Amino acid sequence: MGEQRPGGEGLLFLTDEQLRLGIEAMFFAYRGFTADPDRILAEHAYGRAHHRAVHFINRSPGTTVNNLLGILGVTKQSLNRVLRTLVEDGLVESRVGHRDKRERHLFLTETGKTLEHALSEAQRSRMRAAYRAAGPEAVAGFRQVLEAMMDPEQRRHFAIRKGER
Amino acid sequence: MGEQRPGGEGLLFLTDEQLRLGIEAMFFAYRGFTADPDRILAEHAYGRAHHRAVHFINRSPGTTVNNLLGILGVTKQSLNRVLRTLVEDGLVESRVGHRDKRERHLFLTETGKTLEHALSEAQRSRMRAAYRAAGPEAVAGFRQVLEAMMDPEQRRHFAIRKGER
DNA sequence: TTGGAATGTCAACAAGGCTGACATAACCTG
DNA sequence: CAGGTTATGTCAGCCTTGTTGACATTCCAA
Repeated sequence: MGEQRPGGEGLLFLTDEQLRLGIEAMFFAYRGFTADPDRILAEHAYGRAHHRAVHFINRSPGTTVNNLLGILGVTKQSLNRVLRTLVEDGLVESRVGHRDKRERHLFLTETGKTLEHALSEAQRSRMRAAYRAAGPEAVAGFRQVLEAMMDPEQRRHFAIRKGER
Repeated sequence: MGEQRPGGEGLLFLTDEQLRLGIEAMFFAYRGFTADPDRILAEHAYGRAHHRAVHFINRSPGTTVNNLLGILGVTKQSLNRVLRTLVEDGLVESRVGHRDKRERHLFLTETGKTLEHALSEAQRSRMRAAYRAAGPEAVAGFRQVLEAMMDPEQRRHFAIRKGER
């Protein structure tokens, strides 16, 4: 299983073997990526779905349910189940819209911000270590490949996040 | 929100904002990463768990159940449920060990290899496009950061995979 | 020969996806 | 203003995939 593209002009990185290693790296890395928050969530009887909701509400305070649905890519029933428990537990506040009263605008309460910070710090800490170990140029490449791997719609969401701050 | 580390000597890539963008990029990219196989799996009434089993059996033919458990990081009950359906459906063959007859060695059948190839090709195709778009240096950085993000044990598994072929 | 390892299996449970159906309120348009 | 559309919530039921706990079998190795 040597080069698969004979006469390859520096396309070694596109061999099946390199692609498979990339796939496996994504698999193993994603496990590490979620491991620390998972431990914290378990203490609160929450799951990754709660983490995602809390994360994106923190990033876009006042976002609507519909907007969140688009970002998370789940059904409203799934999201609603999670939001309901977060509101009940006093981590998220849901305010009726000012202009359009059908909409609900979502905010983290102080308690919600505390949990968000704990989760985020755990995840950022690992990311920081990985970034530091790999260096700025590797980080740039990392981000480029990830962005190229997204579906167009996901990339749109991501581009907005990059731009709006 | 400018630099968070005043007097920063080129550590801009370690700002909280950059870390958060990395976190979100992982989230969105992983969705893309699994989207294509998920579509194929749905046609066969299988899930991601089946994909993972088929993938790693293909990569290490003859691997034991216990070895697979270590790589996948799930309980034997979870894995067993998946393996059972794969064996019943004739995608995986489970051979009693030659030396140690307690062990089962797992192999893909021809049918299993066909499915594996379809899944793998879908995923590799996306990865290939991303790699091509980002270029070889970005790919190197991508892999460095992912590897640094793994837990030590996952990194060990990954290192073995890199080395053994 | 016996302890422990490797495996399989049963049962029960939970999270978190999904679909489908339906209710309500609010908005918008003709 | 009437009727259609939109945003949200909610109920019910289903599936996958993870978990624990208990127990049986097989068989290697000390």
